Amino acid sequence: MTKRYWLIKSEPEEFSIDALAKVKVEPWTGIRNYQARNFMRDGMQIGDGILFYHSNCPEPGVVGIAEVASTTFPDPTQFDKRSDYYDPASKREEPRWLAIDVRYVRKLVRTISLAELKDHDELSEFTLVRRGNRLSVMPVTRAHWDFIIDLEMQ
DNA sequence: GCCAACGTTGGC
DNA sequence: GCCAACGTTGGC
Repeated sequence: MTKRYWLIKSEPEEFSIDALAKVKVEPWTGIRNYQARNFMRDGMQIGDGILFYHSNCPEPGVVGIAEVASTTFPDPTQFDKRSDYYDPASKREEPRWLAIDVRYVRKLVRTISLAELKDHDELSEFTLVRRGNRLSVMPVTRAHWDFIIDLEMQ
């Protein structure tokens, strides 16, 4: 099975790369977008690479590397009335929302900012930098993955 | 805090 | 099924 690559967004005030480094494995819950869910369900395989992206913060950008640590399972927060992610329309027999486990791999030696990513023509087709993109889980091509990782040491 | 871009909801 | 209204995301 060929390894695939992904990018997931997280608001560092909610859950940062440092928080992931501390817990090592985190259930990635609260995804409430069908396209993002389908990427997790139909695309993600254990061991796939993940670019960990900080959004909604002073310097949005890629800050670390993680990996897919489980296949999808029903997101428990959809059934939790006290959760912000509670979905009264979702039934236990037929869960609408799914989660995966994300495992920490390493922090990048520096943040590769969104502004920097936008500067490179090689990444012009990358979903993240396309106008209007709001996906919190998206696929990354091998070529884009390699290019971004190479930027780290420049 | 503003607001563009999108997704979702619900009336019809 | 259409589409206006509304809510959310997330950069700036």
